[in-house]
Amino acid sequence: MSTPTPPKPRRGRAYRGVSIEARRAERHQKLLDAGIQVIGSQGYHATTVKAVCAEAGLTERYFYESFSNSEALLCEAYAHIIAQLRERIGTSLSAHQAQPDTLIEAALNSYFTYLRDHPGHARLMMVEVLGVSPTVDQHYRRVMEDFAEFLAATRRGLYPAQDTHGVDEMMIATGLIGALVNMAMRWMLSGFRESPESVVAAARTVLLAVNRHLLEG
Amino acid sequence: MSTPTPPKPRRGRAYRGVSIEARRAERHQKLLDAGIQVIGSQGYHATTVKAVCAEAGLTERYFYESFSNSEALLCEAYAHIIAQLRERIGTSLSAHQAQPDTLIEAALNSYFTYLRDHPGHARLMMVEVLGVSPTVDQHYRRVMEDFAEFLAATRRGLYPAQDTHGVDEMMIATGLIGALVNMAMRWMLSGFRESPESVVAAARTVLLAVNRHLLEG
DNA sequence: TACTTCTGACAACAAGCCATGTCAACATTG
DNA sequence: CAATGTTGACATGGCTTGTTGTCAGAAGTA
Repeated sequence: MSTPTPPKPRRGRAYRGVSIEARRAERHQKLLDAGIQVIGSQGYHATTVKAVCAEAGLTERYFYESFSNSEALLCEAYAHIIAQLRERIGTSLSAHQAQPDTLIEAALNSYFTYLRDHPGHARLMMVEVLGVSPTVDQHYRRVMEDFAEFLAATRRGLYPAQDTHGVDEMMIATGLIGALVNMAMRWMLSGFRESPESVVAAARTVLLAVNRHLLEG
Repeated sequence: MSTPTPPKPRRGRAYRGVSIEARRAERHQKLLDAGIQVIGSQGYHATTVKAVCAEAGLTERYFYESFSNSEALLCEAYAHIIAQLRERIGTSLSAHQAQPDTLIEAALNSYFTYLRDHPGHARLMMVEVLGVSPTVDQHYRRVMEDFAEFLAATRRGLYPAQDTHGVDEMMIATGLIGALVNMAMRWMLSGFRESPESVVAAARTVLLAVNRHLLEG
């Protein structure tokens, strides 16, 4: 009965000086970045687990440690990109408070330059998320709705006493968001040839036009 | 040497009273309709050759008689739908000549009611064609460009002497097309709950606003 | 040092689907 | 009637990929 008490290292221990949570988080981040990179360049349907792992410098097992499948990666990548974009727009807005014209200009500048500086992100958020599955479509729809709501709310903030003349504010905001998306898509698909200033100017024209129209009745 | 001259029926003969061309065309049409149906309801990536053939009531061999692969079917289905939509808009336009307001109203009515009456077509042309392959993306881009060009040309026809104030007409038209698409998508994804009139009204507001803005400088 | 966990490279298995092939039954022509 | 084209049901091969498993070596712990 003199069983020598076997050494019992607990699992979840540190490795190379980093805790298990930190390692996990690091791998997760690597996979997320790699996923955005691969999906943004090859397209979602040409993206394999193997390719993402190769890009991340990890083996396939760790993929399933972080994501249950490719679709989960896509969703998280999408959410990540949208959050980044939101933040960028938000900070640029807070620098130009309450002056409608410069507000719009700043927001549009943030939007279009972000897409140009991250073409992979642009492709993912505008093209690759569509038509993947009902789940992903739901996320997309939600994001669109949020942006439209944000646009409508911002306008309401600038013109509080404004009557809506019975028009569907959200539907119009949805249209305007669609205008921005389509302009961006055209700009992207043409390889960002035109200057950001001219694209911003066109977008500004549309937003201001509708704003004026709603104000003047 | 009295080899009896073997009967030599030419191939490509009639069958059940229809010529080979007619049978081929009939099968092609059946497969196209079935493809639109299946892709429009299940989504392109969930669509298999087998399912399309089952829907068409044909065997898989005939699929490859008409299409080299699923992508070819998707492209032709897309082109078919766009042509239908164009025709529908065109005929409704020719009935309301040269009166800007009713012109827009008629075109928007055709557009939105077409989508509502053919939700499968709507899904295919707005969602399923995106992110499939560079080839299909090219088609999509071309269609968008054509619609934008059509919109810009129509406007030029109504206001020939109009100065463009240096703004990029095509970029603005692209934005407006995007607005229409996004409104339609929202309408579709919410199950066409709102009345077509209210959607048309919102779309009209956007188009008229930009038009007015461009006219008044 | 002895034992355990962690890691990475790779194998293995199952599943799905595209694309083609086989074969018997039916239709047509001479 | 006989020979051949046509059709439909079904089978088959082959490829790709997702997902899990194996195993040896490195790193940590008692």
